[in-house]
Amino acid sequence: MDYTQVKQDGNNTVLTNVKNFDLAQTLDCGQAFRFSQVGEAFTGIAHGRRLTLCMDAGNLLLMDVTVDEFEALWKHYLDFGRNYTLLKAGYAKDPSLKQAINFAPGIRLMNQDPWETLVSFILSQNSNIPRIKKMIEALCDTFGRQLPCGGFTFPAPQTLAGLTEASLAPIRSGYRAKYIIDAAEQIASGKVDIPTLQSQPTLALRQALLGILGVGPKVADCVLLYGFGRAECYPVDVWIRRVMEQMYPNGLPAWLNETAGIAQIYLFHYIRHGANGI
DNA sequence: GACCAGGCGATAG
DNA sequence: CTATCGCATGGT
Repeated sequence: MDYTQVKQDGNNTVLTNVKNFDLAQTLDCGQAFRFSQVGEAFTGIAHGRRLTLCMDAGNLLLMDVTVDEFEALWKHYLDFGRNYTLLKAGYAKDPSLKQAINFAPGIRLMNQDPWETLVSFILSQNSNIPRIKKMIEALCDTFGRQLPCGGFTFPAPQTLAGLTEASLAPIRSGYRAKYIIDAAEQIASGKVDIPTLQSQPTLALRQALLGILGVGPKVADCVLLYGFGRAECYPVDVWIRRVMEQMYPNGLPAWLNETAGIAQIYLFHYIRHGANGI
């Protein structure tokens, strides 16, 4: 485990002696798009509510979260069921990966809502992270439910199904608008049923995702990795293409297989912010 | 102002 | 099957 104990402290839940976790590295490395830094804390909206996180002397504070809610939801969301000390020890056998981990040792995989992940990565195509965040924010502000604490939830598929491309104009998503509508209709109609897919093998799940307009191999792999917890999926975008050219001309080490996707997060972050002309 | 962005669908070879 | 091209729009 990457923490010693969980306890309630007033309205908050506290994880003590947290290892292998950095708020900025995990929440702002391009796997999630709805968190932002406010002072020392990070805050964002996920699973229909606001989540505010803060590190304090090695302890992680989850504001206004009960221990039960942590155990039921946020523990998995932040992948605290996985031992990253063990995982990273295995990765360190590879020199490039070792460097990437040393550059950002506090990255964890986030297990996010599949629908939100699907829409987010459909929007991500041929764009950049600042713009992706803006499109998603506009989508939520326009079609989400307003929360008392401020901000808007991610809109449900039923809300977006049946919209016209014109009505999505405030999102400024360009040609991606029709992709979002198709995704919403397929999910809302049950043609693509997320609960059913959760228990499907990765290959079958991937095929189902590829049947949605605007979902190709890269977006599908991101949804599988960040939305369905399929850690073996290794999304290859323009940045990871550079990783492959510069660090793995002969391909990824085969032994990565089951968790290649988590390795991908470290490598993605490293090639974008850390590697200076390797 | 050019070039590029967490790619994909359509079309042609 | 692989190779190009257009795409809406904004960040750098």
